[in-house]
Amino acid sequence: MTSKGERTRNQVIALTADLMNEQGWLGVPISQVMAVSGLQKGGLYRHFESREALAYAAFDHAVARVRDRLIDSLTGCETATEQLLALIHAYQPEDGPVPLPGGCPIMNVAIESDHAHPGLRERAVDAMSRWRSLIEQIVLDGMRRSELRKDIDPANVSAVLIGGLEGGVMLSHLYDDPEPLQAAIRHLHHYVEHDLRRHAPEDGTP
Amino acid sequence: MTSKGERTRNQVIALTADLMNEQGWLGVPISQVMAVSGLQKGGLYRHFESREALAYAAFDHAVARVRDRLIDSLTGCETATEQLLALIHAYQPEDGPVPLPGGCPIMNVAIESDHAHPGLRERAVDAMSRWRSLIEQIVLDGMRRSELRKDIDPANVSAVLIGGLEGGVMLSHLYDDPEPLQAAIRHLHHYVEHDLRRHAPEDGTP
DNA sequence: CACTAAAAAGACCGATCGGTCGCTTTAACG
DNA sequence: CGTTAAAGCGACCGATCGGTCTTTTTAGTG
Repeated sequence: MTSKGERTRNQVIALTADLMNEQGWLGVPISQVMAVSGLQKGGLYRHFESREALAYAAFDHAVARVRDRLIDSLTGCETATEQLLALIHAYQPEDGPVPLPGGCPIMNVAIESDHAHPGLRERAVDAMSRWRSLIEQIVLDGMRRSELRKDIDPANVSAVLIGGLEGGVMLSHLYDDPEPLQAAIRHLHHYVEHDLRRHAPEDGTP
Repeated sequence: MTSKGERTRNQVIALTADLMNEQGWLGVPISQVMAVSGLQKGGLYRHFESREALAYAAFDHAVARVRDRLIDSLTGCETATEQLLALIHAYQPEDGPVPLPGGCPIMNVAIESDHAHPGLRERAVDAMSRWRSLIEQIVLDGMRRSELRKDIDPANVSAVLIGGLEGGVMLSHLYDDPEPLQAAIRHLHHYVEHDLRRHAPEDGTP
């Protein structure tokens, strides 16, 4: 069974992930973590060596949550097209509550940490690279199966898809309006089906 | 002629814009502004009522710089297609130095200020809305002139274009690599020419 | 139930934060 | 050049920051 300390540690990590993703990964002071967790400073520093260590743990937790949701969306998908579309649409919280308030933690940390916190930035790079290579692997498989066009570059595809999605998330978050993200998703859906998928021998230099 | 005070004020604003755009609009302390400007605290607070007022002025300055560059890129463009392509390619610093180190200040502030600083967030919303309506106006004109398709929604177009560009900027900045942004630009170029422009009566439900 | 180790509390520390103010220096102008 | 207001300086303020340490409370176990 999980010990008391282990339980509280996990609760604090989950709480801090949401808190920092909303209020900023660099700006949230431990006094705010104390407030939302109900712990005092002494109790908090028993579980984490420093504020930085807590932020790292919280970021890893946030990234894992996003990743789990994206991986889950792939279940039942056979073709590369189906998988890419599933990933794209998983960004849209059409039903149920928003899983991670504050937007995508990878993008948030990428922007906040740049030139300000190399440690966090490196973690964001790692998380983003894992996310990109997942997409690139799917694209590569689709190309091998001759399901997708042969003249596309997986790295380009992942950049277009992730960039488009993250930009849509940013806009929807800024305006507190699902429309921009939905527009991005519709556009990328069209992109996958018409620019990546192989069709009857109709050409078109990309 | 400009007075000494006016000159130093403008210099501090320009320096602070770059500094905060790189290191974070909420995290940069006054001590750093003192360091880069060479002024002491007293001299600084003569020109700005508070740190917040300085941040506002710096943000407005950064936004104006971006806007000027984008508007400049439109000179000589006749058609809506030309104008949209010019704006898209203006994001890429292929020649000359990067105009604004640290990426797009609007996106940076949008992400950093959310739920953490309503004042800055509101300014980011305003700046983004002006940027969007510029694009939407171009699209609307193109539709009226029958240069662009009639079944497109200007708001959707601006969301796709800006979202795609900002996402590309974020990725390129995270990896310190121009490739992702270039991929986004190529993709959006194709989008403008093939999905927005009216072609010979070949159809395709979007 | 008793005992012990884990967990939590909270007073305390030096550093740094944003901001103020009286004083000195410098620039602008008759 | 002399005068005066603008510009700049830097010591100082209270609040808050991240972090430490001793003490108290609580949870788990024989």
